Amino acid sequence: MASVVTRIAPSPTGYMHIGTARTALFNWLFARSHGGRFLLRVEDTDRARYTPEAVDAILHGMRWLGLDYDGEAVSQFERVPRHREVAQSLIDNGMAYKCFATQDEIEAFREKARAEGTSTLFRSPWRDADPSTHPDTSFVIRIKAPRDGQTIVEDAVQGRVTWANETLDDLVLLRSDGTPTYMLAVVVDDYDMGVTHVIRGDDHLSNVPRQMLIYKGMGWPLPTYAHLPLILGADGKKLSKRHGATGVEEYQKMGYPAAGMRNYLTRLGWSHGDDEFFTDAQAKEWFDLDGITKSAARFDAKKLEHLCGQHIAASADGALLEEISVFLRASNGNSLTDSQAAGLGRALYSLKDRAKTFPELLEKAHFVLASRPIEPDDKSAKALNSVSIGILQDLTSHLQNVSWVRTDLEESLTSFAESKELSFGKLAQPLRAALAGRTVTPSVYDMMLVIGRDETLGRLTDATGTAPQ
RNA sequence: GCCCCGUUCGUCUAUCGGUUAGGACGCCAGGUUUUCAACCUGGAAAGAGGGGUUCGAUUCCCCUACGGGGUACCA
Repeated sequence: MASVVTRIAPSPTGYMHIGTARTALFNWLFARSHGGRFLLRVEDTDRARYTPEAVDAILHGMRWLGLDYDGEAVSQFERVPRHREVAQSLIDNGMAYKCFATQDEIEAFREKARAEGTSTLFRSPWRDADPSTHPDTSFVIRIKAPRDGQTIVEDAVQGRVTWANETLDDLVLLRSDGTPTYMLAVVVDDYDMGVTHVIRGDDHLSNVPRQMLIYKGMGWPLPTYAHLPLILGADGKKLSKRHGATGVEEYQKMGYPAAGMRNYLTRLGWSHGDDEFFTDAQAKEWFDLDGITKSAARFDAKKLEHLCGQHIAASADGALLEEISVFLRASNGNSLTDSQAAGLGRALYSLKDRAKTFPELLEKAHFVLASRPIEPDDKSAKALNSVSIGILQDLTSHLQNVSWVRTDLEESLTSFAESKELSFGKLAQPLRAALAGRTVTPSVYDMMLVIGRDETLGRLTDATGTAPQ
């Protein structure tokens, strides 16, 4: 089997849409799982909308999601001369023709057809005109679509799809200003880049019979097509801004781990038996076109969150620490000091399965990130009243001679609570407030072990206003 | 209007003619419990409607309804 080549061909719109990200992901997965190449081509032919920043947004999204592409990103715009060359070949071999009908003429025809309820399909009178009759005015180049028979495509996802050729129009290849249309550009670029599998959104499905004409006209072999169902918002409508975040960058900013995002997006519209949580290695091993669903899927933020929590919990500490640092730098430009990073590293074991996002994890890590004196937030300040401060003072003395290992700490705190006739919660809440300045934290034992004896006693002293004994 | 695609619990999905229609998220109840989270046990929850084909249809075919996409000198 010839080696696989896939591509993602986004237009630079200023951000990377979730749908684009999933299409990229599927192409990447398919290429990687088949030992093939995954290419990136930027469809930047619309110069009115083009900006370098918009291209950066795509590259950024790809990088965050870990979708590494092979070779350099291709600019479609730079390939315009080649597109023109192909259009000319098509004229030369009789597969295309110059059409001198003006846009006004065509529009008038369509309006009339709509009013009369007849077909709006424009049939150019220039299709078989003798070149000697050509006027000296501007023209477009159209392909000659067949007018009888049918066109059949075997789509790897949608199955066999058939069109009656009489419903096909002579699409424009080159506009009157000499620029190529999208239809021409994709086909030429895909062919030149050696793309074997065109995996894209199913909003392109009806472009297939028209694009096939160009392949046929040039005598090029057809790629395998796989048209992915679209991703919809939670209400089943087309995913748009009013559904919340539609760009991958927003999810990055909200602190979702990329691995969770990949897992969720992969599973949305593709399945492998009952497998829900999987690693990249497993995804690459399992992914195939026949696991792709045919129907549109709704985006479910809850499930994304759940998977993200699972991935955080399953991360190796070093990798997780690195990812959190990257997140912090990207989100507010802050970075951890060496001692904060070291502390966070020691605390991760107690944090990992309590958070679904990085901000959530960081909030619970406050006890190890903050330094003395610990500023209590409003809620924990309330937990530090005169009664509980008295208890903590006694606890401070009680802890003086305890050896700093989990079993002894547990035994010590439990017996202390019993001696004071306190439920453990009544002791833990103020202790949490004193140690972390927060009411939501890992277990008090984990905190005491992570920050150590001296720091623990110091924070207790700060909170109770007693000098160390 | 015309063309194309789709339709299994609320959501993502399994099933490739015979199943008590399975799993996951979410939800509910219980357990664990030191806050948050995690975890454990149990529960409610689905084949759009109508015709066929077949001994037997979620599964194959047709119609309808609904949803989506396309119908450009946009991509």
